[in-house]
Amino acid sequence: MVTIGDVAREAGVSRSTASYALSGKRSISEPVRLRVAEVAKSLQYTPNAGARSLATSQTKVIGLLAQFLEDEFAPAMLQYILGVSNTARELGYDVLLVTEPDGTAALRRISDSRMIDGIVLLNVAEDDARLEVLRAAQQPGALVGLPKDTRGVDVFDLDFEEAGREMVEHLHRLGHRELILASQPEHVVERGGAYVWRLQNAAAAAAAARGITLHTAFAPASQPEVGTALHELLDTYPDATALLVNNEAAAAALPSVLNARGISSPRDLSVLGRYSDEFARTFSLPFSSIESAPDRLGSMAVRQLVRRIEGEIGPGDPFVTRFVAPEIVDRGSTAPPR
Amino acid sequence: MVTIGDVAREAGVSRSTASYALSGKRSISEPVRLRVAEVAKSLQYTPNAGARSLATSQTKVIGLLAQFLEDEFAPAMLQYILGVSNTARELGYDVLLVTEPDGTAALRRISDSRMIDGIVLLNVAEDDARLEVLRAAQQPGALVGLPKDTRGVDVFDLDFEEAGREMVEHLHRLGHRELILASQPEHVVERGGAYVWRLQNAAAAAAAARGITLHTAFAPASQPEVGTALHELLDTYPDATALLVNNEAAAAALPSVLNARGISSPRDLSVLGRYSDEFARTFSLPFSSIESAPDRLGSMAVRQLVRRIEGEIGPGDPFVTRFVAPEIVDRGSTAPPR
DNA sequence: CTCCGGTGTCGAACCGGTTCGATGGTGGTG
DNA sequence: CACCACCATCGAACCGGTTCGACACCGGAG
Repeated sequence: MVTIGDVAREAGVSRSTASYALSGKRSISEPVRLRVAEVAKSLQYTPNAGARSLATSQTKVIGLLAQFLEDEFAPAMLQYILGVSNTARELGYDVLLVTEPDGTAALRRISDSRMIDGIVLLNVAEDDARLEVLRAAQQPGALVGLPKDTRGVDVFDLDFEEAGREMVEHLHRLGHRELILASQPEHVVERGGAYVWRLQNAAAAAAAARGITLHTAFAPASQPEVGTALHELLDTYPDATALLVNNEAAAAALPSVLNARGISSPRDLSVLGRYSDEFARTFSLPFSSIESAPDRLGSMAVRQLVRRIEGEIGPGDPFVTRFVAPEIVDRGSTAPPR
Repeated sequence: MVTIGDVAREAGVSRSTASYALSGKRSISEPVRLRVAEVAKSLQYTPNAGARSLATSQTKVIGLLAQFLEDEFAPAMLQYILGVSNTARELGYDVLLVTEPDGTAALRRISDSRMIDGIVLLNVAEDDARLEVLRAAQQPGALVGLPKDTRGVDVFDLDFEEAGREMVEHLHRLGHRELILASQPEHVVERGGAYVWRLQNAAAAAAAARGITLHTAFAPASQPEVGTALHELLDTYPDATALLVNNEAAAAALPSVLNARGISSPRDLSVLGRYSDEFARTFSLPFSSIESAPDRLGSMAVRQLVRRIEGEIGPGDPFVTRFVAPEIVDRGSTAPPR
């Protein structure tokens, strides 16, 4: 293992000079600087991360807490993770991925032991137990998902209320007067996934304001139950002309459901989902959807987190809660009703 | 931040005694041991990871290199990651997830800087550039995926050859005499995904040995092209009575393809895939399949890696290449031909 | 009563970086 | 020619753990 001492000796300078030459934190004569750099390169010197973190109290690592909960659609999670990971690397940080079920214990462990400079929480619930631990931690935190209490953390989420409104208004403009909204399972809501309500309530309010009918239902997140549930919904409300889907599993199951019923979109039924474009492409979902922008949200969270870590904004600066505006990606599955 | 010095002072002992009391590496009188433990707890002492790694040359972190390549089915990757992450935690390790495209640079970075004790490589290609770096690294490495040259690393993979044989033999036993095998895109093979060939060649050999016909084809990994390709395959070989699918995207697209053709499995066509049970459940795939066991493979790789890290087996002990035996999960999609 | 061995504790050194204060040498100015 | 300022460099201390060798104290054996 080659240390900065080896580099210094080889270059004929002191350790401190070698350090300054490499970091540029003090002025060093050009010839010395070049020689040190050259030696460092030829010896393949790489600073020891542990030693550096001990000396600087910086690890250049971000903790990423992802929960894989029952009834949550796992493949969607991957896109948030990639958004975080790729942006972190771009900003010079590595990512410590923690998936253990007990998020509070995990958070305490990596925070107290100073393994990380900051923390990103995915899958944040309305009343998330991890938040208390996060607020007590020394490191700043950023969330993807909106909790009830946003004090002390930066928050990023899709604007689910605007999404709900937008979905209803879009179909209303096309002339639809009776809609169905298939949400995540009630289980998800009970666990604190308030985004389900946020979208649903806003959609209901928008429908009421326009005097149109919106039937809402929780649909299972697992196959094949969700297919059955969709069939039942369509049977129950035969006059509905459009289906809103806030449930990835339901969206994935929908093509075969429509097929089985011998109907097609948008001819017989307008369909509007809420998922990412990546998701749509992977599973060939031909439905227009509100873009859930997981990569963008993960990326935003990391950028803000790094700004706090690096002191560009301090603990004095106000914490932000920023919503990504929903945008409809048109895949041609909505049209005026027959 | 509370250090071991604080604990020692509070307990009225020296730093070294406090350290020994907590680690148990030397005999310490019971009362002192208890007092130190108590103080540590009341002060919420947690060792500084950087300092500890500097002193012990151990980080208790495993590096996980995952590549997200074009034409590779991303959701499948998540299951390997979870297998690694969960097992690592179980064994007391955290996971540094690296997704950057340039795997060799990433590997060098985290290895040389001593951020990690060992390395797991996912998505290993026949001739993987990362292997050279890994062999030169100080830390042991474990692979998921079989490269040409396995020297110096422990390797875990599904036995794709046996899988190919097994698929053909299973259908032969049922009486099928003309089969189609839809593989991953040729692109994946060219990049070094030899597992495609391993399965395909073994399947072809088994078919030849039994004197039955096997049509093979590369199918796209993206939607909706893969659906089109499947239609073409079924059109081209109208007498084939069974379809083997070594391509997740194709498997996901198959239900709507069958639906569109008005045929069902296993009545009109026996179908046998190669993917994980988790995958099947998530996407409601009603097809029997060879279990690809991503969680198990990830878990095995980590266990072996930790054994090497902790010196249970040394660099002298032989490196293993271990194959998981393919097992068919029967979901009722294979039957004798009509 | 002395000597010996073992047990429990302590001080100091070390891991590999960064950073502060001090110092020697240089050039420019009065 | 003396003085000052500044630049480049060095030595030492520090971050927070672990671990080695030394040593004090104790009980038991001779």
